[in-house]
Parts: sequence; structure tokens; C-alpha cells
Amino acid sequence: MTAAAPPDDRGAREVGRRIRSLRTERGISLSELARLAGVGKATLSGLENGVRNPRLETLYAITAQLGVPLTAVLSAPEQAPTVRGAAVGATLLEVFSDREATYELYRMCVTPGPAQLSPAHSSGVTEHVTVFSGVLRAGPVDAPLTAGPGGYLRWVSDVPHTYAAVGEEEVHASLLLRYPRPSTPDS
Amino acid sequence: MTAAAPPDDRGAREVGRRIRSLRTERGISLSELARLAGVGKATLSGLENGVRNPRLETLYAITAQLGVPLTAVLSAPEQAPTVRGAAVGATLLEVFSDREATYELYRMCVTPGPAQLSPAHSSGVTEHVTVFSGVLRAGPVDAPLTAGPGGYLRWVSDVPHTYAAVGEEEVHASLLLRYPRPSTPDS
DNA sequence: CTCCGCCGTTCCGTTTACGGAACGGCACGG
DNA sequence: CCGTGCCGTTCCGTAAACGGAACGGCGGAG
Repeated sequence: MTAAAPPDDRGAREVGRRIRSLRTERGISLSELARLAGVGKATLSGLENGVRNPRLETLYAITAQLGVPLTAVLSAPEQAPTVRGAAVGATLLEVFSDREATYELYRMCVTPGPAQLSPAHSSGVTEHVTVFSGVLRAGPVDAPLTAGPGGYLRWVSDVPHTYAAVGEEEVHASLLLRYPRPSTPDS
Repeated sequence: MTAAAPPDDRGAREVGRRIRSLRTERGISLSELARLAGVGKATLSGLENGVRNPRLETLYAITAQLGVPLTAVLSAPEQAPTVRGAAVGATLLEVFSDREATYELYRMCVTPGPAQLSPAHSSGVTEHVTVFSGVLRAGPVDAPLTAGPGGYLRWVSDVPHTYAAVGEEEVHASLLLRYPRPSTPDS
């Protein structure tokens, strides 16, 4: 693109930092990840340091090898450890549900404490969570995501998943359950 | 990468289809989107047809212009279900309001038609809108923003602002009004 | 019917991400 | 003390995405 660094580059740099973070978390070297992902060491090095503008294919190869979805390195807010507390509480208040039951909207409140577990839903169900206050860690049990105020999480909920408040503050969020559309081809 | 098409290429093709879908939904031409996003027509054409492997920077430029987060074209499951309501215009349903009145949460539904106008609120009030389905154009009357499913808009609402549904589909969103309060203002 | 404007695709020279190899740095063992 | 091995970075030729321009197709105006 233009010679002057566009603001989008900040996003690319963020991606690099998250990939390095995920890699070091797993205790594997740059060389090894590059080999596993089938990319050059130069590519991975340049990507992690934010001096390259990776192709989509490259990102796929690397994130797949790290075992995380592409969105994990593109939009994850900030890393936060899973907090285990003493008090318990996750309450749901149904807000809206259309008659065809294609989606349901809930008001969610999670108090600090141990993670709340939820079993797998029927195939194809997607969960959308919008956080309004507090920091929420939620998603599939093996790869939960983190979001702060204004943050947005989404995952396919046909696997067991968890909800946990990170930090001392209660989490207020909206939860949207979307069911696969039965029929009605439209648009 | 290797000569043989890796399975990840399917993801890239999906991205192209979603971008074309989002573009045609908005009724803008390939040439125009390319110009707005600051990329070449050849780039956008090849991307939409899945014959190119775009750089991250390119995707940022295009999705930003479409008013959707990058994740919307990378992992969006399928088109949002179309839910037809009876009411015309914009309806608000209060969902939550804390006792100190620092913020209020609404469920919002905007039907296709002329834009809804809202006068200025008291100084310092911020509006947060999270779109769940449809495409919403909202914000200050002189500079409205656009967001699709999963999109998020925010502006300081001490100026007159508008809401309008883009396209044929109803817009479902959550609306958060935050009043000035010395507690944890996000960035 | 012809001209004109805009559409999306294709051609082409330039820019740049790509992988392989070479490099310096550090820890360990002979 | 100096090899040996692995680390992450840098160099470099190649492959491919990039933007600009040219192309054919289509619909409306004259």
C-alpha cells in the first residue's frame, strides 16, 4: 500500500505479538513452529516482529499449527489468566426470542469465581457474547477467549464451553444464541 | 506455499465470497469499493473470485470500508436469520439499568425505511451499539458509521444522531447508553 | 444505430512476502 | 579451551500479490 505506515499496520503488529505469545506459551521454538507449519523461519520471524505483512494463507498455516482459530490472533483483546475464586454465580435473563426460535438473546451476569461450565448444544448453534462491563473469559473449554468492555466473542457451541469473570469486577454481557436457519432461502 | 492446493485455500475462497456478498448487499460496485478502500480493482476482483491469496493489510482495508470486523469475513458462519417484525421504524426495549443510572442497555430493532433521528443527549453520554443481524448505519448525522452482524459502533451522543437499516433486512442490535461517571471508562 | 459511461475482468511492470541458506549468539559437553 | 547444537535474525533469489491501464460487455442517451 502507501509508503507511509498505514494505521492498519498496528493490527498486523498485534497479530505478530499474539503469535509469539501463543508460541512461547507452548514452549516451542520459532524454528520448530516454522517447520511444523511448513513456512520459512524468515517468514515466521518477520511476522512475529511485525516487519512483514503476512498473506492469509500464511496465517492459516501458523494458527492451525498452534491449534487456535484465526480470529484468536486477529481480535483477541488482551491476554488474561484464568482466575479461580471462591464465590459462584452466573445468571441468565431471557431478553428476546423470536417465534421461529432461530435465536435467543440473554442478559448475562457473571460474578467472580470458578468458571461456569455449559455442555455442548445441538450442532450448528453459535454463541455471541457482547461484554458491556468487566472482563469475561469464555468459549470452548480447551480454547476460551477473553473480552473486556465493548468486546465481542463468538464460537460454535456444539462443544462444552465455560464462562468466567476475570478480575474482581462483575461481568455484564449480552448473550445471543443463534440456531441454524431451518429453511426460507432469502436475500 | 506448496504447489498442491492446501485445504486452507478453501478458507480464502470463502473470504472472497463473503466480501462479495457484503459488497453487493450494500449495493456498491467493485470499482467503487476498490477506490474507497484504496486498493486496485484487480486486487479486489481477484480476491472476491478466490484466485489471490490476500495480504492481511489488504483485508483490513477492505473490511474497514465495509464497516465489518475482520472476523466477519474470516469466520462468519452463515447469513443471519431474517426475522420480520410488524412495527415500522425503530423500537427500543429497555433491558437493564443500574441504580446509579450510569448506563442503560436496550434491545433495538430498526426496520428498513427512512432514517430515525434522535436529538442530542446531555454532555458526555456515549452510545455503544452492537449489531446482531442486518446492517446498521448510525451515528452523528454528519458522519454516520456502518456495521454488519457482529459489528460494534460507538460515538459521543451529545450531538443529533440517526439510525437507519441498510438493505432489505431488519436490524437487531443492542444499544448501551453510558453516562459520564468516573468509573472505568474504556479507551 | 452509434456514442458514452460504468461495470467486472485481464494484462503487465513493480513491489514485496516467500523459503533456503548463511550468520552471530548462547549453552552445554568433551 | 574449542567444537557442537539449537536458537532467532538477516541475506538473497524467486514467486506471487499489488496497482494502473487496457479490454470486452452491457445499458441508457442522443
